[in-house]
Amino acid sequence: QKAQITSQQLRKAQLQVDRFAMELEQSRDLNNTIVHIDMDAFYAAVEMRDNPELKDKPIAVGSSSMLSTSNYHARRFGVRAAMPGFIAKRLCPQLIIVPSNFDKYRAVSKEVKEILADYDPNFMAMSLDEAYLNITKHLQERQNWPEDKRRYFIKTGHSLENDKPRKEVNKLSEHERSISPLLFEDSPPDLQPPGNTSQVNSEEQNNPQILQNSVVFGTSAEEVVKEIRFRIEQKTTLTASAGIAPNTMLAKVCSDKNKPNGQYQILPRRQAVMDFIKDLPIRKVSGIGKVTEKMLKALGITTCTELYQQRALLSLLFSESSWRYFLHISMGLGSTHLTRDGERKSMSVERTFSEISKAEEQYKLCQELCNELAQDLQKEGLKEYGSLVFPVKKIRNTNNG
DNA sequence: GCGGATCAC
DNA sequence: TATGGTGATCCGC
Repeated sequence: QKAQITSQQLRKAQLQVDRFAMELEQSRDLNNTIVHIDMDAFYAAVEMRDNPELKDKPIAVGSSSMLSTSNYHARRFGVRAAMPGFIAKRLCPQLIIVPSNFDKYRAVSKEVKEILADYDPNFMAMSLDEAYLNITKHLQERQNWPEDKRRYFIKTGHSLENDKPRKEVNKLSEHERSISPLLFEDSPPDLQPPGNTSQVNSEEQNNPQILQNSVVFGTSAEEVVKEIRFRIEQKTTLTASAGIAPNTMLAKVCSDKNKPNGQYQILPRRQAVMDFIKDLPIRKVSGIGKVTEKMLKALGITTCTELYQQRALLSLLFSESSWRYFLHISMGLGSTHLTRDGERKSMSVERTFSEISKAEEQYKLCQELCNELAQDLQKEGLKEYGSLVFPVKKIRNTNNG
């Protein structure tokens, strides 16, 4: 198809696409702070937490036919999510496959969601281990918060140690440090709120500021997300990664960048977005899968920059919604508001009932057909009939006589 | 409105 | 031995 496109067509397409791109650029919105939270190796992490025997071993959650996830130890052997367990065993014979406990994961997920709701009551959960938040409003309110409202007390990891007298954080053992690596990141201090060093131990000038057994988080987006991750870890003993950006598309890519147990922010400036996008492989973007990657690769497109450069060609080869979607990606654009959960995914009660009664009707017809067929088969001397599959359309036709 | 294809998890 | 299940969206018909 590409070979049949004339330079005349391409020039015309270029003008049209660029006009649309200009409109998009004008409506670029950098005023929202979107966060994507992603629990690290979630199911595997839960299983390791609850069974110390698994701590230092390569494990995966699932069955011999399908794995949901693996821990980072197992990933070093090439064991990945969506891989059959028996193949994973070939890559890593010591691999321990734990059957999934979805009720447990749901319960832990609920604990995490309770924390997330403090920062965005309308957050969007994509699954048990992933969610988008719009913390724009929280950030505004937070600017006036006193330090005490941003202070959290550190609980040490083991119940045995709770009886001992409290230690100062800077004297924690190596073991305790490993429980909460978040606190000891050597990231530069956040100097956002001036004058909040007043109560702080003079030896501890790092931020988050540590005063004995408590920690104070700042008022920037970066600090808010550190606080979220800290609270998740304190509550569940599990770590999360996060991305901060002006839209969901970018936030999602960011959360992958410093995984596991890390975070990354794209500052809300056009240039920061463009720098980030520049060499980004399109496959990293949610919505670009195996097939689309292959199609675009055939056109010599691998990165977002190349996607932008080929925008005119793409508008001639792909559907309207597809090339517009590609253009959004190549400009670093994405949605800045989270569609309320339930509005999009679920349907109305009335619709659900109508779907159910329709299904029941079809099921009855299917049963009748099976019985008729069984009788016919018996007449012809055939005694057995196995599972019979009827296309829905056939049933419909029968319904019409 | 349906079925196939693609995608996310 | 053995490679999932579900829901959403888009597209062509």
